[in-house]
Amino acid sequence: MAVIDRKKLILEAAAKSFSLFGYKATTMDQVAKLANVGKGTIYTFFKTKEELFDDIINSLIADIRFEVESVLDETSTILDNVNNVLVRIHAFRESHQLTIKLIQEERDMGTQTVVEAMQRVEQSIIQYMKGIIQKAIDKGEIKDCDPEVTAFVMLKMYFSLVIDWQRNHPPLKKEEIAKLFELYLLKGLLA
Amino acid sequence: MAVIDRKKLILEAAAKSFSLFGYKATTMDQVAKLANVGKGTIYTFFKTKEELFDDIINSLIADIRFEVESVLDETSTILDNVNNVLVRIHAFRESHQLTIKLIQEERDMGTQTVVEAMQRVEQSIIQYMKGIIQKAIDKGEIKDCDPEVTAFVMLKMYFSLVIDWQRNHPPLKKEEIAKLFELYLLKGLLA
DNA sequence: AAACTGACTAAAAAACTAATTTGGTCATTT
DNA sequence: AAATGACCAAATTAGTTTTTTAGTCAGTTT
Repeated sequence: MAVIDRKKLILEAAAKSFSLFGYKATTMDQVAKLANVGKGTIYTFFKTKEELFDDIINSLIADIRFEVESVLDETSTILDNVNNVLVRIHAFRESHQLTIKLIQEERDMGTQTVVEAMQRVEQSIIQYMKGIIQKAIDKGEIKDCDPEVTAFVMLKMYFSLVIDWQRNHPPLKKEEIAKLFELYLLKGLLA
Repeated sequence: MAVIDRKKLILEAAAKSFSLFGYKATTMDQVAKLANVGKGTIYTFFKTKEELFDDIINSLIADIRFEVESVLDETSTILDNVNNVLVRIHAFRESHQLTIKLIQEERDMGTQTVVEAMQRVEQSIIQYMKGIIQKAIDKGEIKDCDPEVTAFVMLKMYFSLVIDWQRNHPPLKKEEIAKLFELYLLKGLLA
């Protein structure tokens, strides 16, 4: 169509700016410039800067879910599924500037809006994982356990291995991380 | 002896102040007052405020190690040992104002000295755990694995369950945490 | 004279103020 | 009717002054 979809332009510009500079350092003037749009136009689509940001976070959550969905295979074993999801998420994270930038801003500046947003991302992932885990329990693939605690522990372990380990050691390769998941969480340490 | 042990007085006063107010908010004047000692006297024992603080952190590390040592039993199974250590550490943490205050200061203010100190505490615990885990491997109690990664994962899982889980849920009881450790790390999720 | 002290200083932090930036509005233009 | 950008109040930042604090050292005490 000849009519320009300004909302889309704005969302793209904002996503780019948030990825590049983070939440705080992104100004509405800048987004307007980047989107080739008057500042007022942004406010016909989004009530506040935070609402614009939240919209982009929702896309992020949807994207992550889509990535995971595209790799999950109901007929595979849980072990393969976990492995595949880990690899996919790993690739996603590396490619996705926005997540990296926001994690940074959360850590370094503690911007309230960003902290809350990441909290929401985490909660969404956990809720989604919960369903997957419940299915695995029903299928009898894994032991009976609280799906939410299990999702929580999995996610935390993943972040620990990917992010925290790097503080004092060379980073673990994605195959190593998958192996460790298998050993610690699925098979267990007991000989 | 009739002669007052000023070094001890200073260490006690400093420990108290650090526990009560944290690192930044503790002044050397305050420590001197609390210890009933001239400020200069502190500097005959400790070159800087940081050195004084590090000394106290070393005691903390030693205390933790002592607590763990007192509960470890070479003849017990790893399962029981893990369980006992968890319970002991839990009690220690709750009773030890200093750790609580410092974790708070690290999180809320990011005081560099405190971040580094807690880093050191964590590293010490991991190094210590490493030895215990290696023994368990040698005894054939647990599978062959990298003791350092294992120690790291255990510690992170513990903190996740104790600290992070509380953000969005009622806290887990210490028996629950022990059970979860058993399920996830030792026995594994696979049915 | 050896141990200890607290007034002193330079440097860091906090409080305050001025100047700038920015989120959001709305009268005007397209 | 949709879009705009000059405008404004509120928030941030930069710059300055004041206060606090780590560390020293001349002098006091034992």
